[in-house]
Amino acid sequence: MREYSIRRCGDEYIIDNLHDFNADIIFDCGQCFRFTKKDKYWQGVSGHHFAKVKDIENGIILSCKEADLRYWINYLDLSYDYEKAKRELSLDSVIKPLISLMPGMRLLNQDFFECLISFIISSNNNILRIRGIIDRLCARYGKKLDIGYSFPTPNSLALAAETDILTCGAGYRAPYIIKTSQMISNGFDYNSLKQMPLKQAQETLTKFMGVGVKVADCVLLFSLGRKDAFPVDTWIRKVMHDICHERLNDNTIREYAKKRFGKNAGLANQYLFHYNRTKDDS
DNA sequence: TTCCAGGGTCCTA
DNA sequence: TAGGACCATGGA
Repeated sequence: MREYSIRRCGDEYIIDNLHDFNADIIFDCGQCFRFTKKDKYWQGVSGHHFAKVKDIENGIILSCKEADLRYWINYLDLSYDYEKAKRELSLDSVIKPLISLMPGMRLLNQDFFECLISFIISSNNNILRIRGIIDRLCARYGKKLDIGYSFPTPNSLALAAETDILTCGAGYRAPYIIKTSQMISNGFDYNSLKQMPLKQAQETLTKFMGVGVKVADCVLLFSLGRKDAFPVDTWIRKVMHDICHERLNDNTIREYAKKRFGKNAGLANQYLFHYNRTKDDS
């Protein structure tokens, strides 16, 4: 793995020799919902941290507070060896062309609670609406930052009235958001999920209201670095049907992905998901 | 007007 | 244990 370097330039950090990074793909591929593009910069909030990110030749410009630098380096997953993962996935005939089509795909390490609530909201929903609901929740229950709002704390959502969550557009997911926030605010050690067997981690997360195996897999993949997780949604079902030429149930799809993609299943999933969701756009 | 979206819960057989 | 009805919402 080639090592990147960081140098400060005024209020910004220039991260050089960073390959496998494409902000347009990373922030628009449906793994996070709080980044928008403005004047060539992707800007957004994670938890209570604000940042702007811009692609440059052989690297990125990261604009954030000095105290938040370590947070964003982890968030952007800069220490993971994507070169190696892509080399391994290139052996797969289906994924190989997708790697070329989507250079710089990367999996983020998002805030656990924010990711959990976001994907509870994602159930039977589309990305545009998910973004809107989260924005309204943040404006109502988050803290005002210099730019935007922080994501609400577990305690603030645990104490929220269901009718107020409904006005944010959450629909039938409103009680799930409140009950899960109450469970989290009573104490939950999410770090243990990083090491335990995938199935055990899924079972632990599905104890939260509004969390099934698919949402659990998204949380494991997009906030806890579990790159072996393979979320099965409507798009992935369609892809797997095309690949296997038969209708498979979700458990069979997960087992199939585990065998075919192994520890890189999550990255393969994101290539398949993003390609199939956007292939008719151009 | 109908379909669909990064699904989950609950009930029934 | 598996399968299906039902659940808000708004854009296409």
